[in-house]
Amino acid sequence: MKEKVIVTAAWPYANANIHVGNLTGAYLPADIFARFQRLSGKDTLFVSGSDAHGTPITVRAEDEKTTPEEVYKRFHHSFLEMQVTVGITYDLFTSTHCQNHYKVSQDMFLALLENGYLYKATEKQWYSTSQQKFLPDRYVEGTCYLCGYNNARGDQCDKCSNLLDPEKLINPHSKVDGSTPELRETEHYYLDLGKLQDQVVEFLRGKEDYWRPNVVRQSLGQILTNGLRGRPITRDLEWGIPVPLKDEVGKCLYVWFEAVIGYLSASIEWSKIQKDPEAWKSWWENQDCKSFYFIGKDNIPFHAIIWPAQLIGTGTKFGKYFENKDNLPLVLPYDVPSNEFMNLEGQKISGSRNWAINVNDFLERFDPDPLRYYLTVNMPESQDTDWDWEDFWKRNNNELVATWGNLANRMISFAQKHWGEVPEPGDLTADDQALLDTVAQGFERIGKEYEAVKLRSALAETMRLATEVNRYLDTHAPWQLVKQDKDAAARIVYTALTAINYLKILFSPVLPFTSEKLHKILGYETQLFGTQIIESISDELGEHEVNRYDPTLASGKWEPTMLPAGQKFGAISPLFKKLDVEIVEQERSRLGKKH
RNA sequence: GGCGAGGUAGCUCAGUGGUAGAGCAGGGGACUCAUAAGCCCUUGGUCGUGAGUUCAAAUCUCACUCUCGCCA
Repeated sequence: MKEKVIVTAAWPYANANIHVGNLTGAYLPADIFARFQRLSGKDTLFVSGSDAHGTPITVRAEDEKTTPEEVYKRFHHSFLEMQVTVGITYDLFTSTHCQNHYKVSQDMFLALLENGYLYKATEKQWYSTSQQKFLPDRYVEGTCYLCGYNNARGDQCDKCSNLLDPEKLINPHSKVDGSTPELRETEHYYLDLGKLQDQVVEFLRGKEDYWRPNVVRQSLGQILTNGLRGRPITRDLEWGIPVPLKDEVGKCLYVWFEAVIGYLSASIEWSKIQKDPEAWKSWWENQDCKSFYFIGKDNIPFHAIIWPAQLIGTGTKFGKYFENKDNLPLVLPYDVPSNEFMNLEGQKISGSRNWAINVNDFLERFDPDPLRYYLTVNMPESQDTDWDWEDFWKRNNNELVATWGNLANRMISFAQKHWGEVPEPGDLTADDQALLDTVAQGFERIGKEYEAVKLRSALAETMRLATEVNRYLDTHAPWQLVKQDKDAAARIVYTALTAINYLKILFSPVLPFTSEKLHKILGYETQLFGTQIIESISDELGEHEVNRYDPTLASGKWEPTMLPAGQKFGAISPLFKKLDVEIVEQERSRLGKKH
């Protein structure tokens, strides 16, 4: 059986636009990694979806006088468009608001319940007598008894950032109708993390040698100091997944509990779409399958502690509820490569202050590969980094255009002018072979960097190889040779073109669009990658749009391929556009303004 | 307050015991196929501060200091 790899990216909350920080934090590294794994011939399953439930969406819906479903669908749709334009090739990007996810989440709840990892406890929540329902904490406002701030939330003051005791809140009132709510007792289910603590610690200890220290060290430190405590996994809500028990009316699963289950449910949904409903098991019930969860650092506790705890607690009982027979143990995360944050021009990114670069907006003015390049070269893998427009402009012009794009363009134009096709090389000299060997060795060297999820380092090494080819050309100067010894020039040009053909693949995880374009320019009629499809799926809950990746036409392989002599070029044009320095100030002046 | 990450060239960042690195920016040069791109040479750092371990520390230990995140 081929090696199996699960790649996931954090589920974006369908209540905000996606900015470059979100992209470089999780979705882009996941895509680069997934593309690399596919090129390497692994059976790769790359899934995610929109997190559609929860209070922030219902709050927005009420503000906009519409329904939560409308709100989620609007943002969800814009996510799908973004993914196609910037090339995030999910095998399936779905939504938590679909029947499949409802069932998978409910079944996992029941499995945890049966295994004794859930318990019930009573807590006090705000209750609106006028609406006759419980109010989420952020629906209640009042005056902070610590600092006197007037618009403190029910559970926390945004001004002094202290957690508040609801009983002490001064003048509490409902944000919906201004009425005064009262505190009432309500019962909720808790995930018994304390009971799972030893197993989670054991799991994390096994990761200390290769997980990024910000993920594993912090998680372990936190647990060993404070211990794990139960966390409520249900809420008194309408917009969400109902608790699957008859006498629990009006209660839903808490979003943090059900959203992570999406990794499993999306894999199952993907299998159904493939008309091979058991397919997910060869990933999830396979202990040799490596799963990589790409997230931003805000998500570390959920993926390093809580999701493993959920999987451990579920044991073999998920299958009992899902299909009436026990499942094999579900595979725990192999790695959780969490990125730090990307700032913007020295300040923290903030959607509400419009101190952000919205990805869809960016793509109306620039191409996707320069974005992918800049975000990768500057990816916050080990510490926070900064998006700087001048730096973007320089790197585009100096690195993408000058080093890589120009290398391809100068040689292909030269070959076209003198031979009109890929020239016949004759016997290569030791020098020629040495260059090809150097670049070919990149497949192993750079491949190892990708395997270790060191994307920055992989890209830097790839660019270094492009520089090697530029150096080779300057040393051998075929533009001089062609005047005296055209055969020798042909040999040099062929060697350079073949090296460029290797580089096309080496660059392709990060720069898929321009590699695809170069593939055509070099005269190939196949395509390197598959096709992304947006389609609508219906079930008992209604319709939900998904994004899928169809790999049928993908022919790219992570290996050096000789270029056939005599092959005719496609339409020749530069791979990248040189940008005018004016964009720096133009783009900077957009920041912080409402539009 | 506790836990954790980070403080390395003007800028953005690599580098976990053995004579300080890359890209960009700055200076000089030869070439001309190419989006005036590419190539060669070069200026530039007491690796946050102080102490310790070691034959040897940016790299290990301790203290201090600044930045950021998580938790309470």
